[in-house]
Amino acid sequence: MAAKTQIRREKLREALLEIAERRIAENGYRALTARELAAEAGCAVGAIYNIFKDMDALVADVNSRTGARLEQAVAEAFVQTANAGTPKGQLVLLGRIYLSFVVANPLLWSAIFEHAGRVGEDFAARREVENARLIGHIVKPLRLLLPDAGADRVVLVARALFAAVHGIVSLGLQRRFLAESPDEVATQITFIVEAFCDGVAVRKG
Amino acid sequence: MAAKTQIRREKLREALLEIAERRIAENGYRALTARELAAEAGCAVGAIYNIFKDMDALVADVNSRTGARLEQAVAEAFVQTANAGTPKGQLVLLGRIYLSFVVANPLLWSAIFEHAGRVGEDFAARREVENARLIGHIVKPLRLLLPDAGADRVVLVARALFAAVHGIVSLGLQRRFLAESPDEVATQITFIVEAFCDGVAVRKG
DNA sequence: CACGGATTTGAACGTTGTTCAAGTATCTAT
DNA sequence: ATAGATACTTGAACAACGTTCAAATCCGTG
Repeated sequence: MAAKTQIRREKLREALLEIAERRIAENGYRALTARELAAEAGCAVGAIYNIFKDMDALVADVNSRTGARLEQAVAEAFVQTANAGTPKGQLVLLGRIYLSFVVANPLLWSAIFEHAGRVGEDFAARREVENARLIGHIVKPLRLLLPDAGADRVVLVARALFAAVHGIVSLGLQRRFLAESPDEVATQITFIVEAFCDGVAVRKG
Repeated sequence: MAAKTQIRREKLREALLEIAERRIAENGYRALTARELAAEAGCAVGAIYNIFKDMDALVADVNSRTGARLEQAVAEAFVQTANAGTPKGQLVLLGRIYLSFVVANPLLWSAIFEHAGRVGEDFAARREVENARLIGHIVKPLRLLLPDAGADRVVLVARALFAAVHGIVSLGLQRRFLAESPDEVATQITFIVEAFCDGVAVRKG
């Protein structure tokens, strides 16, 4: 085998992902071109295709990293209060953490969803796994709110709640769609999540 | 002036929008190319640019039409039950109408949001107006639910509720993101909206 | 009918992602 | 250490894209 080759490939792979991530964060994934990427990495354009099937696969890997960073941010910030607040407070906190990550990384985060339609079946499956982890954080406090519900139903509700918060963040971020400041978006998240929790509590009783 | 010219331009404009709309509905807006569009319309590629500033402007116009059709569908289906059901039932109905439109026109609807980042300031402003109409349908039943809230607050909540439903539909539609059938998505919408309404009602009392 | 300005045309331009024959580096065997 | 074989990298070339603009065409008018 070619040991030196494998090491070089690994280094280049890392460099390409690093550069692509920075460029996407600065200018969006649409502005990422193979030639510029190769030029900054100091390699030939063809070298990209030795490592990644195509540019879409590269962007999908960057998106995977972004998803992991998001999940990590949620996990870290959440353990601090996991055993403290009420389920309602925990769910609101989760939503706010999600929002703050998106505000801090708008273009990287956008890339995940804007690029979603361009990836193959395998990449989509991988992202589903990544998302399950994110949903897992919501499931825990939700179980306390829905003690009588089955596991499947809790997951379904968790997904719905995640999607709802995602929608508020998503439209809130798009300038001019629902013109709002991050503060207003945070207010909306709080309102929806709290109302949801109160509504669920009513039905329980 | 050239009367014949203006008529021809108007006819071509309509034909281009019609063709573009059908092609987007069939293959997504990314598959729409200037050359194919011109070929099917029986005109030169340059002719497109006599009528639209660029391809983005053309897609923006198609999206505008789609938005109008959506608003119309909501309005039509809603008048039938506006004076009948409870505010809660009306809001759930709104969400389901939204979902059914999206299921019927997935690619046209996706184009609105996937293309959002590519349009100029003026187009974005126009869409904000279009969206205000959609929000207006939510505001009416919401006022009954929040009789003590100011108009601004009701609009803010209406936007949040719309965004929440939008998020559920949006992620629900993306295959593999949160793998779900349209039925499951409908269940999620019902659950979120009802819980929201119940929660709001609790706080009122 | 012929003239002149407005309008339409499509070849050409600059970029894009992607490929693959040719060149270069690496490993093995003597 | 060297030669041969194998694997890898390279960047010019390709097809397709949106967009432009000199040239051709059409239209209303004197």
